[in-house]
Amino acid sequence: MPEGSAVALTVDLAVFTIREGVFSVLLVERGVEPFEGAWALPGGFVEPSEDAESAAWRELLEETGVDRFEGHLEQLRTYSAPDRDPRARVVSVAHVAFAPDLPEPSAGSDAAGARWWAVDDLLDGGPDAPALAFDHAQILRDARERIRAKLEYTTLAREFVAEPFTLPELRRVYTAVWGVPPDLGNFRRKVLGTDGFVVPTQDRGAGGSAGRPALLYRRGTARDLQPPMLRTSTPREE
Amino acid sequence: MPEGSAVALTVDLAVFTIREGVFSVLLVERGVEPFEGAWALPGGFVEPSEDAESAAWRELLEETGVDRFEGHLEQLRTYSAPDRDPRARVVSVAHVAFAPDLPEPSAGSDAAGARWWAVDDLLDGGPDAPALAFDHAQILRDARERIRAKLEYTTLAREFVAEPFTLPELRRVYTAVWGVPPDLGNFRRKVLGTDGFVVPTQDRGAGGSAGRPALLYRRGTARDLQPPMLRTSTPREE
DNA sequence: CTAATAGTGTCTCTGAGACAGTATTCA
DNA sequence: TGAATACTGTCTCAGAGACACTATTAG
Repeated sequence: MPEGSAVALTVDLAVFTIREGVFSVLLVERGVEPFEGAWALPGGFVEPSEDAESAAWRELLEETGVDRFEGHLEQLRTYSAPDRDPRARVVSVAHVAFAPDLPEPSAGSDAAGARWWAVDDLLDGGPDAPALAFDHAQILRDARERIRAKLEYTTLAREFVAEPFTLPELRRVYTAVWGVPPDLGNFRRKVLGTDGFVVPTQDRGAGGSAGRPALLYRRGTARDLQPPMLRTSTPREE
Repeated sequence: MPEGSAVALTVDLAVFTIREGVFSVLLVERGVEPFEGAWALPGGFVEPSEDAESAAWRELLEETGVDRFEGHLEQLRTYSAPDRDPRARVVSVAHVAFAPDLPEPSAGSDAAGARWWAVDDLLDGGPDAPALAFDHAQILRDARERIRAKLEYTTLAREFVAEPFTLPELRRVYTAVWGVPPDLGNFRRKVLGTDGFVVPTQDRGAGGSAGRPALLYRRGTARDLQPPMLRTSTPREE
């Protein structure tokens, strides 16, 4: 085996959730060099006994501090530019995770801090948006595009809400991720007309605020949306 | 840097083409252990100075023996099961490549032979179909699914034909990959009605065989198909 | 009552599905 | 001429887009 092909293998995670209607991603403040003090995606080295996805799950639980993770995790793509880490050859298998509203995280061993950030502020240059370490801005951009696209042709939006949920809650997921709300009537027609997208319960949501309480639903088993629910105006990216 | 996270990094390639109407993939016969004598996807180690995609392009040119590659190459996904290579920890970044009909390949340095195989025979257990080395059957299956899906919502089929091409040639790409021909009239309406899918030339194809010569086209610049061209559910006689 | 939120109805128009027909070439 | 291949026309219907309307709650 050629000595020259040896690399250090890591996973990086773009963990998304919707917090108070805002599409958010978890970042950690690096406590070690390189990029000490900068914000980065959580991640870590892949152990000899695990594959990349197992490592991603392990890091996810460590970083978010929740033991029963209700969401979804999938591989995004691998980033392998020779100079992406200034110290040595480090190749990262990036993953994307989606979850219902998660609690504030606690810093891990290598992190000085951890918090949720508004994704669109980070990527589109909002105020106070820090530059990200390594190539993590590119990873985050790719991850956002993956999610925006998957909301179109899958039922993935369900993974962002805790059961039971209302249709307005589910619609707010699309609004937060796409930046524009899908038309109310068309959205309901699509969700309720797609067999297995949601399953009705007999209950109504608690009417905490003014207005009519919404009906509650659970996740169905359908995974694909055919034909897709297209975003109305979010620009597509490469 | 933890010693335990060091891995050998390779790329594997699923190189597809259409040969005489058959959706085909390039395999090499391994000339070294492990799996000596078995058939496998072409690939090799990533050099210290290159990223995975560069390594994939390099291997592609080495294996196919063409210096001007007219097709398309993209990352598929990364395979990292700890025991996927019996010798050591080897992680592979798999790629997919599409090309117009390529010549018969010549064996590389580590390969005893190289040839094209019918994809569906390999994956669906055709006669004389060999078992593939490593996890390459799974990689090939994922690659085929990627291509089938991308034909639906992109103009990728163009990468399988050399310029200039006819619409019947382009239609045969869909037929070969999907196993079912798209409806003739609907196919033409979609291709010609999608701005930038193909660009007409003033020429007609040489009428080598009986029948009316087809008009010739070149590739346009459009990359997405919106709405997608979906596989027909009901096969129709050719 | 009003404000606020949840939910329904319906008109229009694009475009896919199906399939029958016409055109142009070679032997 | 006939066989083979290329190309066109058109009817129907599902479903997205747009938007106006009704229903049910809290205060």
